[in-house]
Amino acid sequence: MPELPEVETVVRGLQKSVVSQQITSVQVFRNNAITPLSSELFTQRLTGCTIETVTRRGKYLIFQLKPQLCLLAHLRMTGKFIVTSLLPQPHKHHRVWFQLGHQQLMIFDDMRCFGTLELVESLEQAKKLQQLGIEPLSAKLTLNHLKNCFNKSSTTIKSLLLDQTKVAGIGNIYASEILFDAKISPLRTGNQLSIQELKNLKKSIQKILKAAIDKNGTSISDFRKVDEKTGEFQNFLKVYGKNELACSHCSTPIQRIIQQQRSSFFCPSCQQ
DNA sequence: AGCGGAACCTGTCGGC
DNA sequence: TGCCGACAGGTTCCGC
Repeated sequence: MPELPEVETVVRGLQKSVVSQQITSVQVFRNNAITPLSSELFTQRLTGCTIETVTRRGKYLIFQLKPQLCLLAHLRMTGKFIVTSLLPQPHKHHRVWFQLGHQQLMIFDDMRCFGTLELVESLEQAKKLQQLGIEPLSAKLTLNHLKNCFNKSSTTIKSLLLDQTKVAGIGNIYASEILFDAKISPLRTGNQLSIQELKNLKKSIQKILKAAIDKNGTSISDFRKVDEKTGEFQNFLKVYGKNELACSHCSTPIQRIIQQQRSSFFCPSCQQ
């Protein structure tokens, strides 16, 4: 599911509801995606810790705990964090319950079980985070960076945008939306792009991601904020999922093609 | 270096 | 109604 704007939305929700709370107990319902794999060890290490900060890097959520410990979460396709003050019955998609204080429960819910929860001693130790490319909404997204990452490659620009080691956080929906906004065909290769096109791409990456964060992300099927409300950006999508519908700019039917076994949507007339 | 394909799981939807 | 295939926002591993 979630790409950078959705993860950012979740992080903001968690910052309001779980920071400075103490984890009083942990219950693991299904442990195939947790590290350490042993539920007992996972539970034991977290119990008693206080959540100091919740932040994001790429599509990872980072819980910094005290005493010194980090919980890295990746939602993959269907992962969710839900915070509630009610005491629900365990649902079959609930993977882990984190009891916070005496009043609140933070639920990690994941229908498809692709999501991961990993305990690491410190962020420096988290290899996955070290491998990530730059944050697209930071000052590090420069024309030079895009030139270095994209302009020497014969891979398609669609694939390059999905490559988390270059720019971190863009997924399949926003890759299509960004390329439409920049008027670049997903079939072009990195080394075919002109400097002007790279400039447009940089602008579109930031514009689309910021707009999606403003709308609390996209809820195509099951993305939900921490309070279980949907995001609204799906109402602003221009090409994703619009196969055969008229392009909002020129009325040409939007095309769907498969690249890297994943759908790309684009306007064959506007995007060259 | 970089590609395609499969795998990890479960659910939904559309066609017949 | 029921079965079957296609598809789903992500990542990783394997073989070429």
